[in-house]
Amino acid sequence: MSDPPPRFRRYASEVRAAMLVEAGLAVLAKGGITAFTVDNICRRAKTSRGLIAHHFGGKEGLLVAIYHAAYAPLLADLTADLSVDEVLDRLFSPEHFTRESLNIWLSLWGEVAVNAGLQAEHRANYAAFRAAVATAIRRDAKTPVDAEALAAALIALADGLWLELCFAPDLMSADRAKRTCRMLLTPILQGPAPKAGAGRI
Amino acid sequence: MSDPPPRFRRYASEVRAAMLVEAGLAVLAKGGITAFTVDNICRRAKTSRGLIAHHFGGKEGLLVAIYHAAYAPLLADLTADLSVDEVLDRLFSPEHFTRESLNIWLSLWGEVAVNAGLQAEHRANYAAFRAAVATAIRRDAKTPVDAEALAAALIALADGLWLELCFAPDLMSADRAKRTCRMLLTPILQGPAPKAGAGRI
DNA sequence: GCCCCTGTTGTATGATTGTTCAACAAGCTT
DNA sequence: AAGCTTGTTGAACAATCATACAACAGGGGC
Repeated sequence: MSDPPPRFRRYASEVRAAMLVEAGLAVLAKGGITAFTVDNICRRAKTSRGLIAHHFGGKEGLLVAIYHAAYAPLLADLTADLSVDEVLDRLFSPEHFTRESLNIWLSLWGEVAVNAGLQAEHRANYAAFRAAVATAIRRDAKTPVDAEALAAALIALADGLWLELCFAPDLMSADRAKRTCRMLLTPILQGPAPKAGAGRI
Repeated sequence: MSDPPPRFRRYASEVRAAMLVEAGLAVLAKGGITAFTVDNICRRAKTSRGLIAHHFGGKEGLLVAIYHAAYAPLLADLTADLSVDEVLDRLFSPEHFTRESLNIWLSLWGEVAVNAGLQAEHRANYAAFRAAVATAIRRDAKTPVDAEALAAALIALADGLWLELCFAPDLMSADRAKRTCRMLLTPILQGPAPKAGAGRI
């Protein structure tokens, strides 16, 4: 007779870990941090409840891995030698600038404020993020600017616009967000227009 | 002999409701939405567990009331006839621009994305918020601007700066946030500086 | 001083939470 | 094909969760 089908499949540790991270992201996107329970995650990943503890030591370990995984594609997109406009295109690309992605970030942010492990993970990622944006700003500025401060401002603005998209999708869109960023950034990157009778050379 | 002290005190319904809201805010500030449990709230409010259901119908009803209460002082501060600078002063006043207050907002935002009741409460408050900011912008603009769009942008920027304060208090402060907002807003409110040879009059 | 309204208590309840762990079995090594 | 490593299961566990509800009692009205 035919053998009974195997009751489960064994994956390499890092593969199964990635599957659990994926399931966790999906749970956060759909139900926020409140829905982030071992039961929900394992049901979504189609595994038994014990696996989270086995691969991540516990729910908290998984959350840190998820934070890392959420930042990774964003940082990977911000390669070197981009213009500010290209940075905006990638920040607000349909891949990142979605409602689900925002739900994930909101859930994570709410925990970063409270959880020390997440806080460390955040600081490292945010520093890399800001550095990438600052590089683009330095590249495009027609006049001397505080690139680091401007990068922090641009990231803050983008985060705030993400929020508005999340809460009122009918009022905010990727295009509108990009236009808003350009509206605020352009005058500074161009530098002060020469005053009457005080133009350069 | 002396009477035994009363085992509890009776408050008017709205007074006790306010006490529970206050306790809920404190719990959110300290532990985020994860700590927002009936037990924690009632322990903080020094009442028994039954009161939340009695006054708000359940935990969710309390959360909506808390959202309302969190917005109220902000809206109350944005009285009519303010300059943009005064609006910034109030947005980033030591009363609102604190880490605890940010923890509260992060917790609430994470739920707004998921909870329909909160979403309605948010939309009403946000509309009033934006209208107040837009009024100040219209008042100060030296040149025609899209005040509504600019107000949305300023609010987004302020929210993002709050986030940065929450995650890296050593890198962000109220003063720095205000300076950042002015840096981005001023060029637009002033209008394009006159080009050489094209000054007004 | 009594009564009655209603704010308050606290237990009972059942569902759900995260973690632990012994038994199991998939699938590579030999 | 047998052995062994290790990823996986699932039940057991105590802790915690939100809600319901009957009994209680504060305190104003009479």
